[in-house]
Amino acid sequence: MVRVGLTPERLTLAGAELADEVGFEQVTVSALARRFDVKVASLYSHLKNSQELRTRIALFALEELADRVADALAGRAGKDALAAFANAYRTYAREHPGRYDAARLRLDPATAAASAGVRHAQMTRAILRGYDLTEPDQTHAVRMLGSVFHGYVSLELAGGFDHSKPDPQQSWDWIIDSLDMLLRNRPTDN
Amino acid sequence: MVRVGLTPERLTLAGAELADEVGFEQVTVSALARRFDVKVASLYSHLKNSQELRTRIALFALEELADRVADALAGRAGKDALAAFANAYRTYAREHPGRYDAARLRLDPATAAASAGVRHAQMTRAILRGYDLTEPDQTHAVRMLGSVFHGYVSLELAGGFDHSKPDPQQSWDWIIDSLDMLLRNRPTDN
DNA sequence: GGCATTTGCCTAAAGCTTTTAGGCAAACTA
DNA sequence: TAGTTTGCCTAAAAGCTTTAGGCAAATGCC
Repeated sequence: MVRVGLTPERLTLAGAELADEVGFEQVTVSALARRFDVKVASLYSHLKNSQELRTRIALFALEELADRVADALAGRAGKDALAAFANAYRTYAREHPGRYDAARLRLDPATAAASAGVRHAQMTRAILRGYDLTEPDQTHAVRMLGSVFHGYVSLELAGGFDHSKPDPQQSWDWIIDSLDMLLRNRPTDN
Repeated sequence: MVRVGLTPERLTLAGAELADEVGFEQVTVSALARRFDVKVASLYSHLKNSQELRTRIALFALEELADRVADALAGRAGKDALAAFANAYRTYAREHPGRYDAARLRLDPATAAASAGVRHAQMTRAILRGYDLTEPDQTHAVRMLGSVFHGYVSLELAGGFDHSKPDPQQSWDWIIDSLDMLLRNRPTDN
């Protein structure tokens, strides 16, 4: 009975890898046990239940994505920052589709508040400092940016733009240009 | 052994209702059988497998949503049409969260091509006729509108805007205003 | 180093979902 | 009314989740 050295952290990482390979939906405690060549029940010493596994993967992905975005934003401002932010997002989703899906898992409010989701919101606001927006416009803009990026990336990931021209990259660039223009020119709401 | 009168259509509708009640993820052949007070195996005379059930619910939701959008668009143009389109989308998602989720199910290309998803794309293009866009800008704009609406609605549905001010309705209106402004003023890409 | 405790993975088992196979009776069809 | 089709049934296998209890490896203490 050799000990494999399971920990919640190793399970989470392996779960994230599994998600990228087979899809977040297909990540099960059983599949993970097979991957470690260990009996299923053994994982329950490290995980409360399968929901906890999913939640952990989600939190891990949020954190990892936030780190990447933070890197991408470093030293940039204005449209440059906007594009870097958007591209970090899209690149992550393309490199790690399962983790990206995981990051969209609905978390309970307490968990969400303690997650890297908070950093995402802060970084979005940071980008908007390069534009001349005051509240409540800034919040509206935060929500719009989140919606566009999330929406585009998930439609693209779902194959929504497959086999259709023009190249999704062009639309992506066009959208970033548009948002920049919009944020620079939009009259204040009153 | 009373015959309940199961058909693929009744099962699909009941599945859609179930999705709204308990979430699309929780729609199982077993749960559906319980709802009809019938043994699980009986459903397999009407459904090839559980994937077919999910696909049918997705197609049903796409169709229903397209009908609503078509109604909303009737007789409208320009920003009026844009707002009607957006609101039909959001209203459907709020009234039928499970069906809306279902409509986002990834379909295989052939099924997608034969689905009401095609009508959705056509209607989006119809709205853009009220703005002065030529290809490829029009396609970029179709993708952007789809992304924003889908993204906003799914973030809102996932509780992303809960307990945060301002009211999501205000952001929604602000976003529609912004998109209208953008589509009216954006310089042609070249 | 030897011994006790803790920890990690195991077997066993129950409950749920999916899916297939084969059967019987109800409902059409002539 | 007899024959055929159809609809729901029982039975059963296979996979996932989760709990309970056990034994052996690792850890800590004298």
